[in-house]
Amino acid sequence: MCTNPNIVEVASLIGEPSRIAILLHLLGGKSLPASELARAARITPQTASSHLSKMVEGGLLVHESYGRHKYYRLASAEVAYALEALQAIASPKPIRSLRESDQLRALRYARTCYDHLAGQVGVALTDRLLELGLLQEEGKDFILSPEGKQRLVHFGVEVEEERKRRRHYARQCLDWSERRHHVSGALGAALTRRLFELRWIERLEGVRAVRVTTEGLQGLADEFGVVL
Amino acid sequence: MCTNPNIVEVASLIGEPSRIAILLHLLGGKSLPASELARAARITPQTASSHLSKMVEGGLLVHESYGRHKYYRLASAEVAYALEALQAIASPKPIRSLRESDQLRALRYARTCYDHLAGQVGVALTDRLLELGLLQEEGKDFILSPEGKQRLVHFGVEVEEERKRRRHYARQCLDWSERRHHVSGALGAALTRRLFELRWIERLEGVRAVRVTTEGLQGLADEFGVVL
DNA sequence: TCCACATTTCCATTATGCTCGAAATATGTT
DNA sequence: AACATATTTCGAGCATAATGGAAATGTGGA
Repeated sequence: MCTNPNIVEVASLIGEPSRIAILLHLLGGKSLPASELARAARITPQTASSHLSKMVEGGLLVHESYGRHKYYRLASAEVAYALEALQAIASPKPIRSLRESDQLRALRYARTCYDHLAGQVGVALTDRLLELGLLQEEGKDFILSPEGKQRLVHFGVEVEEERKRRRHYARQCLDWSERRHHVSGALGAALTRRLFELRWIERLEGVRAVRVTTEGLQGLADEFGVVL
Repeated sequence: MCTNPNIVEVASLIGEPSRIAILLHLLGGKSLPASELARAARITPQTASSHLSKMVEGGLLVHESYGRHKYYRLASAEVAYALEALQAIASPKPIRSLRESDQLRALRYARTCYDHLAGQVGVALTDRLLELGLLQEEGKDFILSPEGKQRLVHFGVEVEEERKRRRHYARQCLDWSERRHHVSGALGAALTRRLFELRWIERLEGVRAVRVTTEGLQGLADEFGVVL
């Protein structure tokens, strides 16, 4: 076959345990230094360095240097979508250990996907925004209604800040665990940043899973009527 | 990392040249016997057999036996989506040879994606159906309007036939070459079958690309106002 | 029953590439 | 200038798995 030799490169880059570990770690959305990625994948810095340069070469990652540190992040939202699409195939399979089961349950409940909120909580919040008419579906995107804009500005989300950028403003992102959409793009990211700011959600140590705090539970119910 | 060991298996299955060749061949949507897949990937039947059983084991393919032949096809639309998502990362890269360039151009113009029409032609047709109000976007799906139903029934598409099935009826499928949506799901498949029936489109030998016949060019323009 | 063909199993060869120790390079700190 | 830390380069060892020859199995036809 000779359609697109590149897809082989991309897929074989993803199809390696250490590199998957790195990619899934970066799917949390943050830029992370090589050393931390090495630790996450449980490999030595030498090995990680080799993997990282291959993934940059292959278009999966980009990096920025700050002094002696080098921060890596996913090259684009497309990479995140591809990873999620692979998870969508991979997830229906049976679960092995109880330990994994707990981790998976936590991921399904709430996690960051690239830079926005996903999982049951992400989908539930998106659903409420739609029900309240603050958001409307339009093709593969969402649009923010005038009331939605007002309401989110009042809530402290930098609604306009990101609109200038090239990036999709409010994209529909398919949730692999819920198999429904949640808000992605610049708006999804800004909203999620605000939830972290308010400490309604907190990152769990070392994993992509996210915890909803008691204030968050209360706040989401009061502010948006989200029931979890 | 230990989130989902399965994604490693799935991705490493995809990340192998011969297997990609087989998967891309099956992305055309047909069920094909092992021998033809071996030929497509330019490997011996022994090797193909090994790859095929691994991919069945890994949940990428399913097979049915008819006599001494064994027909393989993609296990689900999710597999097709994942492959398209990988292409979306892989495609922006430069093209090497003129030969490839021609093949790529043909693919971009019109191809089958799993079992429905994709590429410029697929997107253009979908656009016209939307403009004519026969189809409407709704979230990640399309809905067929009453006029749309009437019009497509008249055109010979088995609109209701497939509706009973579990499958998505009219899904929006992201086109990696056009980066826009086209009609997928049962309706997309039924519509595409009708286009083959009318010989408005024809499969090209051995590739996923599809040719629009002269009758097809005329027909699409007359019936739907599609300009290509 | 015999033959043709599709597919699979077994096996040895071979190539690819992951891995990490050692050492080099680069940057920041004291 | 000396040292600590982050990252990369080089090289050798090692494991995995893709590959196809040989032969077995399964199915259909004469």
